[in-house]
Parts: sequence; structure tokens; C-alpha cells
Amino acid sequence: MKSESPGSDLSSDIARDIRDAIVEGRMIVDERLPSEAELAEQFGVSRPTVREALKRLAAQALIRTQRGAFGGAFVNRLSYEEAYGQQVTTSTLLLSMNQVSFETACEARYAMERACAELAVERRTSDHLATMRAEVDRQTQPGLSDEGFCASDVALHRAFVDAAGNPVLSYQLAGAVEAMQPLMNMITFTARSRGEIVALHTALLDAVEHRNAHSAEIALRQLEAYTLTLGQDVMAARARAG
Amino acid sequence: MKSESPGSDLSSDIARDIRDAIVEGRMIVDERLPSEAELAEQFGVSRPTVREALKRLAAQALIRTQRGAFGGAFVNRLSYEEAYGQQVTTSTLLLSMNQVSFETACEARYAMERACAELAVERRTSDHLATMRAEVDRQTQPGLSDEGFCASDVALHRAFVDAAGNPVLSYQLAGAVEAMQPLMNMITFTARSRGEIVALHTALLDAVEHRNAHSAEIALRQLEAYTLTLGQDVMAARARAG
DNA sequence: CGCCTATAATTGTCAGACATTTAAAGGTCT
DNA sequence: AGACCTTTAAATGTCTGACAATTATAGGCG
Repeated sequence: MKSESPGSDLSSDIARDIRDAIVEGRMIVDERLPSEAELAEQFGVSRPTVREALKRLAAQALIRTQRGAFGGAFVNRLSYEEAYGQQVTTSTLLLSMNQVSFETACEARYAMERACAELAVERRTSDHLATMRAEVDRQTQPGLSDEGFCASDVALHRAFVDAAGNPVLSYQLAGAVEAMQPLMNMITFTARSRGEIVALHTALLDAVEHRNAHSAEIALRQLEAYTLTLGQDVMAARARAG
Repeated sequence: MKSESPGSDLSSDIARDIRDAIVEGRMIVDERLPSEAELAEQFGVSRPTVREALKRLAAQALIRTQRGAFGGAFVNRLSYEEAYGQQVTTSTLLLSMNQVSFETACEARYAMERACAELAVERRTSDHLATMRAEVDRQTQPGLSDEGFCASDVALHRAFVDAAGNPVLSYQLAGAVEAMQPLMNMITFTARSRGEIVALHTALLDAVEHRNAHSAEIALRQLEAYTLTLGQDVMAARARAG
């Protein structure tokens, strides 16, 4: 009674069977799967085929494997970090491979960030403020490369999102914010544009410090508008260059 | 010059090498990878090891394979649908495996949905309205099961999010909305609670129809509050039951 | 009693073979 | 000449059997 669909591919079928068992809760976290040899017998296939199925699951962080006696494959508790990673990779590829316009990506990102404003100003701790301030400071340093500037930008926004104190929100936003980094990295930041951005970051920081959600949203809106103009200039230049 | 880190695992290393090549743009969409035999020679490993690496990449939809002459592995254009699927699976597991509270998940979901309100009321087409209306109608039908009610709920919210006309936003929201379905499915909806929800859905629908972002946000906020009370009742009952 | 060693279970890797699929090349008939 | 069929070769999919590497447990030794 094995389920099939994609032109028959044993390792796919087996991976799906096991994945379903995990997703539907028939296997619980840290539960050990049968050994590869046992699985091979159960599914009526060879060990390499089972191994291919297990590697598929491992790639999605659904299982982890351990060598040695009493080792084997175990249902993995998907950590926030692993989920972040998957989220960022998937989002980045989605953007880079689907001719998603800078406008669309930017709009989505800032819409979601604004969704954090209310919670962030309410729950931010002094730690969050300190992190944001440190990043703003870094952004004013003269020797900073464009890539370093972008990285600091991401770190600041990350701190802002984390200030909302909702790990699910942080996880969802990770993709939206980090996936834009490759697009942002194409931008050459002039001293003037850096100044503008730092000013807006400072406005955001002040709003968070004074727990003013409305001001935070305005700062984010201005940041979106300014980022958009910078991005559009780059895209236009690239279009001219061919 | 092979990169290594996790206690040496050849198929992991190879998968990472290839993944990096794709993510960094050194391999472009639809480009064909060398055959398994060639890869085995290049990396100095056996074909089964190469195959395990390729299955890892296939599990993340980074490549697709085609049998037969002139077949092979090709860099896959990550479609929105594939990305949705990954997003939903990852989000669902993250919620179910990490004792994420109903409150936290609910808060994140509605915060993100509210972020769509402004764009949705501005860009919604009559199609979006019709879909939403159809789902509200379905929700009033007497014979509808609780699962059917939840599914319709997801469909309505999905239409609302899609109305924002930003595919990246739709993609990001897919996880937040659908991952809550297992939690919602634990709720037994009484006739009274269904009535309340339908009333709020109708309010949301009206707001979208009349392009009133503020009303839409209020409806969503009320929906969040009501969903939260329903969920908390269930959680409390489960806690008592042990 | 503590340390060391042997053991067995399990994953990781390899080699070679055969089955299956598929597109392209070449041949045949009209 | 053109349409249809057959062959062929390249590639993935799968199997078998073996060996290497790792590791927790059990047993032996001082």
C-alpha cells in the first residue's frame, strides 16, 4: 500500500512516507528510525536506495544521523536556527531566480517590518537598543566597505525585528530581510546616501527608544522609499549597460 | 581545495559545494551539471556518494533530474509553488516541534496579515472579492465540518493576502497562515463561534471592498483577539486533561 | 574500583553490474 | 522527399556485496 506519484522513484516515495510520519506526528522528536538495513527490508529495497531517501530528509533537517553502535537516524527537533537557514536560502533563491523586481522585494520586506513596529516598541529591551545603536555607529565609520555597510544594515534590522519578542515573527522576517542582501549588495553607497540612511536609522532607533510606534512606522516608510530610489538607480544603470 | 566542517561527510561536502555554486550564481538556471560519473571523478568519490549529494539538493528543489540520453541533473528554477511548499512544511514543523504557544503563533500571523491590509485594499480585484465572498458563504453552510471550516478560513485569508498583489508577500505569508492550521484544527467550532468569525470575515470583506485599510486592520485585530480566546480555551482544556 | 580493551551494531564509502528511460541518429517504406 | 520505425548510446535508477570508520556497551585486568 505504498503511495506513489512522480513517475515512480523509490527513494522519493520512501522519503515521503517517512516525512509524512514525522509531519503527522506518528514519529516524535528524538525517536530513532529503524536502521538502514531494517528500512531496506521493510520497504523492499536496497540499502543505497534507503540511504538516498534518508539524505533527502537530512537535507531538510527532518532527521539527524549518528554513527556507531546505538547510532542511527533520529527525528530531529527543527531548531529556529535551522529553520532560519532554510528560510534564507529558499527566499534568496526565489528572488534571484524569478526576476523578482527590486520594488516587489522591497515592498514585501518593509510591509513585514512595519508589522513588527508596534510589538518592537512595546517590548524592546535595553539590549535591543544597544545592538541597534552599535550598528548605527558602525555605519558612520569612514573605512566601512559597502558590503560591511549592508551587513550592518541587516544586523540593525534584525535587532529591530527581534525586539518584537516573537520568535516566529523573527523567523518569518529572516527570509524577507536577508534575502534582499544580494540585491542591496549591488548598490554602491555614496557618502551622501549613507548619511541619509543613517539619519533614518537614527530616527527608527529614537522611535523604538521612546516607544513611539507611529514614528517607527514613518521611519520605516521613509527608509523603504529611499532604498527604492537607490535600487531603481542601480537597476536602471544595469539595464543601460545591458 | 575542498571545504569541510561537519566531521567529514563526503556527500554533505559535495552537496554544499554545488549548492554554493548555485546560490552564488556560478551555475545558472537550467544549466546541466556533469553526469554522476563525471562528478564522481571530479570529486574523487564513488557514484553512490555523488548520488546522495544530488538527492540532498533535489530535496531542496535546487536541482531536478531527468533520465535517459541527454538527461542528467539541471539547476532548477525555484518556483513560487515549490517555495510555498517548503515554507509551509518548515513552518509547520517549527511550530509543532518547539512548543510554540498558540499566542505566539497567532500574534505573528496576524501581525503579518495586517501588514498586507494597506496593499490589499488598494489592489484587490473583483476576483479576489469573489473568492473571499465564496469562502464566507461556505462558512455559513450548516453541514460543514470543523476541518472544512478551517480549510475555508485558510482559503479566505489566502485570497486576502493575494489581493495585496505582491507574490513575495504571498510566499512569506503562506507559512504563517498555513502552519497555524494544525493548531486551528484542534478547535471545535460551535455554531456561536462560527457566527462570530463569519461576522468578522464579513467585516474584513466589506473593508476590502470599500478599500478601507483602517477597517480591515480593525477586523483583523478583532479576529486575532477572538481566535486567541478560542485557542486558549482549547489549550486550557488540554492542560486539564493532561 | 577504575581503567583499558574487545565487541557488536550502525553508518559511511566503494566497486561493479544490470535495468530502465529517453532523445537522437539512421534506416525503411510509401 | 517525407513520415514512421528501429537502433543506439548516454544517462539515471537500482541491486549486491564488501570493507572502513565510529561509538556505546560489556567484559577483563590491574
